[in-house]
Amino acid sequence: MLALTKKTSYGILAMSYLASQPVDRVLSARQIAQECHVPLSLLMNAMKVLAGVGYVESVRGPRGGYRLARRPEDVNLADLVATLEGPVRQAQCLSDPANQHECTQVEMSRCPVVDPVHRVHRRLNDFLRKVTLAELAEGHTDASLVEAAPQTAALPGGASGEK
Amino acid sequence: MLALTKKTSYGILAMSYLASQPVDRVLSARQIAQECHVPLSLLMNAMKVLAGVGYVESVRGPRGGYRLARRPEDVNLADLVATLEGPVRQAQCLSDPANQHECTQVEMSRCPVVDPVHRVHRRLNDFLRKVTLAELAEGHTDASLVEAAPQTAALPGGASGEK
DNA sequence: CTAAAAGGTACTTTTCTAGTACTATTTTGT
DNA sequence: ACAAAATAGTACTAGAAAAGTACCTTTTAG
Repeated sequence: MLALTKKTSYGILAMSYLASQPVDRVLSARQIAQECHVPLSLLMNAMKVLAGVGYVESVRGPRGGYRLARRPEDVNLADLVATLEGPVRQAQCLSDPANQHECTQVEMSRCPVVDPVHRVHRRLNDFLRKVTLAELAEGHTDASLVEAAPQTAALPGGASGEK
Repeated sequence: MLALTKKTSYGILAMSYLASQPVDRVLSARQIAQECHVPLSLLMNAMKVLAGVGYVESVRGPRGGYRLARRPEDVNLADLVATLEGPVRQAQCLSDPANQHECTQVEMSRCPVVDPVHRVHRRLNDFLRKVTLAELAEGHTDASLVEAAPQTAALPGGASGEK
């Protein structure tokens, strides 16, 4: 329900993992996939996009890999998601039937229409813009701590009777 | 990019429109569809779900329709979206490969895992929970004001070279 | 009784996601 | 310098979900 796609998730996870490493360290997609427990092929797909836009720097050849190209504080989720998820279907104008174009972020922020759906998207975007990679990576120093997590909060019973 | 589905959008739009009406006023799906410029059939689909859960009250027969069953202040987006979008694919645990179940909201809020993707979903949910229908409906007193909107902020040039 | 409106069911089409296979490029080792 | 190996990058395919359509049933005011 309004969840990030796998590709986006992998991308964020990889970025966050890279952020937790020494800046000069070059990590191959294979390494990242292993450490983060995500399928390699899909991760490569995400890394390609991230490298193309300039979020990460790619080093080719043997001993190649990826390296963060920006400071984690300078990466916000709104841009990251927009990059990975593609600029597809950005909150069509429901209000104006004759003008069903796809609103860019710039348009959205200036749109005079008070359509509630538009409002949600705007607020959502504003919210994501405030979340930085640095915040997400905080505490994510190493993926190995995941193994240590005891998973005590499993609660098999659904607890809340939703649908 | 992380946008609401059409069904959800229609649902929110309808709820918001109902919120702007006198409480006793019963509006048919047809009326709402016309006023809000959304396809009738899809809107009926959304209204059905909303009525089933109890967000709106339905009145059958001629002159029937829908009426808001809750105070707009008591409706938050997180629940509304969860209702309309279904409980599908709620932020799978990426961190633990052996435990790829779908986390409920309860689990999510107690999850000890520091996986950044999980974090995003949690924060997203917290954010949506704070947004109420009352806030969205504010200023949406009548759909007719949409016609009056001059759409001056068209800006054809994409501005930012995303893709 | 009739018409209007909700409620329900089922289906088709379209789009997006997830995953796989393949190609191109660079560096290391001989 | 050349070949081999490792890696990034590209392209493609199948499956699932969303969007939209259509039809039929139930209810009830007039």
